[in-house]
Amino acid sequence: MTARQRARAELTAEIKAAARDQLAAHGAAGLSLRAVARELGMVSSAIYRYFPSRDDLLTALIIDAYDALGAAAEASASTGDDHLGRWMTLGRTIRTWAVEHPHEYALLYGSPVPGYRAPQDTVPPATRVTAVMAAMASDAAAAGRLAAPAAAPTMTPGLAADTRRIAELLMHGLDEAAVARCLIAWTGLFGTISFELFGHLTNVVTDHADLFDHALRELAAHLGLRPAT
Amino acid sequence: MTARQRARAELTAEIKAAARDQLAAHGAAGLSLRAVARELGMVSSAIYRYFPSRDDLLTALIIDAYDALGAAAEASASTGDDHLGRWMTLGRTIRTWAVEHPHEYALLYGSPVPGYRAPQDTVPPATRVTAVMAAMASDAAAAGRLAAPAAAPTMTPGLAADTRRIAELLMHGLDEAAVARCLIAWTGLFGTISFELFGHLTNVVTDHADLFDHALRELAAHLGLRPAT
DNA sequence: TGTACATCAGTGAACGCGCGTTCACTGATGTAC
DNA sequence: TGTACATCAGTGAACGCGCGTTCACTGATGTAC
Repeated sequence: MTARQRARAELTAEIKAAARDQLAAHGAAGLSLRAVARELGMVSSAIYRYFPSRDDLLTALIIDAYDALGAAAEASASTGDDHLGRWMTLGRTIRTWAVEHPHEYALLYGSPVPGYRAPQDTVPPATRVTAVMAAMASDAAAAGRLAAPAAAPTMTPGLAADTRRIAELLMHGLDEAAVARCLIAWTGLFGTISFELFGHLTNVVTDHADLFDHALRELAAHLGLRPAT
Repeated sequence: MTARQRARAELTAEIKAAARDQLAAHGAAGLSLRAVARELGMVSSAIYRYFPSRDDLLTALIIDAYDALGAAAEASASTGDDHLGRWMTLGRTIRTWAVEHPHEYALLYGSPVPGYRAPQDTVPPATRVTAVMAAMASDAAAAGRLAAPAAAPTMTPGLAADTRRIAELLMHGLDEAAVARCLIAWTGLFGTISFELFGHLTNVVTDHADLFDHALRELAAHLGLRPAT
């Protein structure tokens, strides 16, 4: 690796770091190449040696954020038989990352950036955190622990087909109803975090971590996860 | 009402309508007074006769959107004993409004607009849709129909206090656990809509209305709502 | 009913600012012989 | 090891555009007598 390559890698990282600061200050729509360049003491046109356009920089930030969240989830994940514990850990890890990186969380799970269309490159990184959930669910199903609740609503044929496809893709061993329960638990998990970070729980609940933990537990019960024996 | 007052009311409405178009095209951060004025064939400074600043226009849009959603929820609400039906109707009404007004939904429930701080005037309109849910829950509790699921997780004292306060404010007759279940159902409902509108279910589920209905039903079961006798 | 005055809507120019992107260029770093 | 050439990072000026907000103004609408 030549000095030039090293310098290039370092500056690319610095540009992204400065862009993340921008994101926090002015949101995704206000991300400005000139401001990034200014923060680094460069001339604005120099950024174009590293990113061909503003949107490409934004894409890089999105990919990095998904990768950071995915890496955090993977790092905290275990493979044991304590599926409830794995669910709780995953949920808490996601929330902690979100609370620590609210603007990146908003970039991923908030309103889409108007005029920006995410390229396909963002899909694999986006899948990482979901895969951790899916692995837990598959293991739980294999251990016979994703018990159906008393009265599961019937499914439309379309939804049944969708859930079957999802099961084949990344949740092996789950039946349609169990996949649907996973989807609901998943949207419930992110819904709670979004409500917290986007200000809809202000003046409603004081200790957000407590509510989140409570919600996680109830969502786990809904999933059919019971404490390990 | 003088002709001047009528003209003023009409133009105020036209400005807000044009601003809503702007919102759809460029997002909240890209809302531009000059573009609004251009669309109406006015000079940009004329807008200042109607709104003292860009942020005030944004506030008006937020209030209008909360009011529109609240009015839709109230209009579809009933008062009968079919609490499950009321929950389903409320959920579907919210989702329908969101799907028909995705940019206004994003304004309310998506990422906060950077640099914009919502004034207190937005709180009462924001409460309207929640009040519909709360009324249903209160009625269901009074009818003894918000049954606790088998094993409710224990609550921290802080969360218990929060839920007690919420019960006093707008969910009379609910115990702490029931309020918590309402919160979870509520975040689950909005979480599902946000996941759909913000693109996290693309290539995952094809018929979003089906999934939403299914989720609504399972959330109702989690709430303890059973079909009416 | 008519007149004098006050109110207010909308104009047009200006201030001072920011943006993304292009382009010809200088000078340093790397490569091939 | 030294030289000639190619690659590439960063510069600085420019293009063409947009923005929010202020201000002195014209002319129409409303009000009081």
